Amino acid sequence: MSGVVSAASSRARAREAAIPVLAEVFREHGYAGASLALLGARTGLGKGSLYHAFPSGKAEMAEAVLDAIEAWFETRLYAPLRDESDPEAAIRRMLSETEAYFRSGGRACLVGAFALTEGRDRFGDRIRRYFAVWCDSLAAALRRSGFTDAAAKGLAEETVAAIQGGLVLARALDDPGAFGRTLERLRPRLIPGDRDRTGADGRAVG
Amino acid sequence: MSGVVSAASSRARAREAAIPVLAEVFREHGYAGASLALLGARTGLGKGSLYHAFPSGKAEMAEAVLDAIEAWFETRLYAPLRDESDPEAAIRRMLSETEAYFRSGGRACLVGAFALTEGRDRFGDRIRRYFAVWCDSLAAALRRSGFTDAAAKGLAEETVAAIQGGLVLARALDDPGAFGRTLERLRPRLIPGDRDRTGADGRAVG
DNA sequence: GTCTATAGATCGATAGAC
DNA sequence: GTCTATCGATCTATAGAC
Repeated sequence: MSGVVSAASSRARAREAAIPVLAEVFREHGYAGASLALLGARTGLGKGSLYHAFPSGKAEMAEAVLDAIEAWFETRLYAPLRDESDPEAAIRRMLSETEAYFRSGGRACLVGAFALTEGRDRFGDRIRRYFAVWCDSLAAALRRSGFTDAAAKGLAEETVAAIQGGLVLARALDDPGAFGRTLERLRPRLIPGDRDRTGADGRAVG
Repeated sequence: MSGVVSAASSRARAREAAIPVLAEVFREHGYAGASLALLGARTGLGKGSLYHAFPSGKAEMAEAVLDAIEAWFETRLYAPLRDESDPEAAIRRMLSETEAYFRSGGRACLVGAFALTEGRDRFGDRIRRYFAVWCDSLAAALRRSGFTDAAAKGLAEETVAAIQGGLVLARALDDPGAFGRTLERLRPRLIPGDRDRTGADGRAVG
């Protein structure tokens, strides 16, 4: 009994330590491009150790990474958007957490990258859930902040798409600022009350 | 001389026929995920034929595909945006051509997929140019249609990012409609005149 | 010009020493 | 639990028959 627990904990600890590094490698190279040799080199683990922690191999590593990402977003973004009493505060927090998470555009979105290519067939359910829950949670906050149901749904979808597009553009242009500008263009549309000095199209007002 | 020309033409013809199929495979699987076996099976060509048409192998195939995509966008979208006398007509054309090209969200953007992962280091210049020229050409049309320089630049960047994000979201949610809705949300902001009542996010009316 | 056969490297995954 | 050695499959690329 304690043996089972301790073995599970040990394996869990090894996974926990490896997952952030595995995530970066998948993020930078995609699923097919992240070879076991590369994953081993970056984590500092031999293949034996990797397979001890993730018995089903590369697919299990990617699943663990996707689960960790989902858990992070659920705790830091989705739950506050759905539950916090002040929806505008939750939306502001979403923007700042998002900018920090993606390192101001220097970091790509692993889930978005998987969605575009080979990860889609393998991890379709997790990918769909990541984006669907983001859209639904943001729409809930927008509704509570005064938007109609239809407007909230549309603006939430538009926002999540804009964030992904901003990340693509930042990587493509090698200009991380493209991501930050995307977030700042979204802010006054998500929180109209924060909009005092600029128009939605960026032109100065008054 | 004629021997050289005819040999070049023959090779060019083989490339021309193969490129659209190669593009689809790269689009669906990414660069690393598109194996020569798969590229050969889908084009119906043996490896010998593929290497005859593309002597430098897979990298040259991807370069040829990226060049073809750039040429298509330059002719159908970028040049009209920069040159056409009616900028709003060019922008409308951009929206309809974009929707058709990406098959209403059923098709991913190969350049965007490459930008996120392994293609970035290999094809960085082509990827950067594809997005930079799109942004610049659209900004030129927006300026001619009445936007200030700063507003045109910002809205162009926002538009190109939104298109990419719409494609990511459509693939992720397995809901092509997410792409079409993205385009329709962009339309009234790009062409305020197409909107009956111009609101706060459009240009001033009257 | 297109094919088959295959080289040489690397892939994901496993076995067994320690 | 981590390593090295190695498996068979697959990879990119090449050679040579036709």
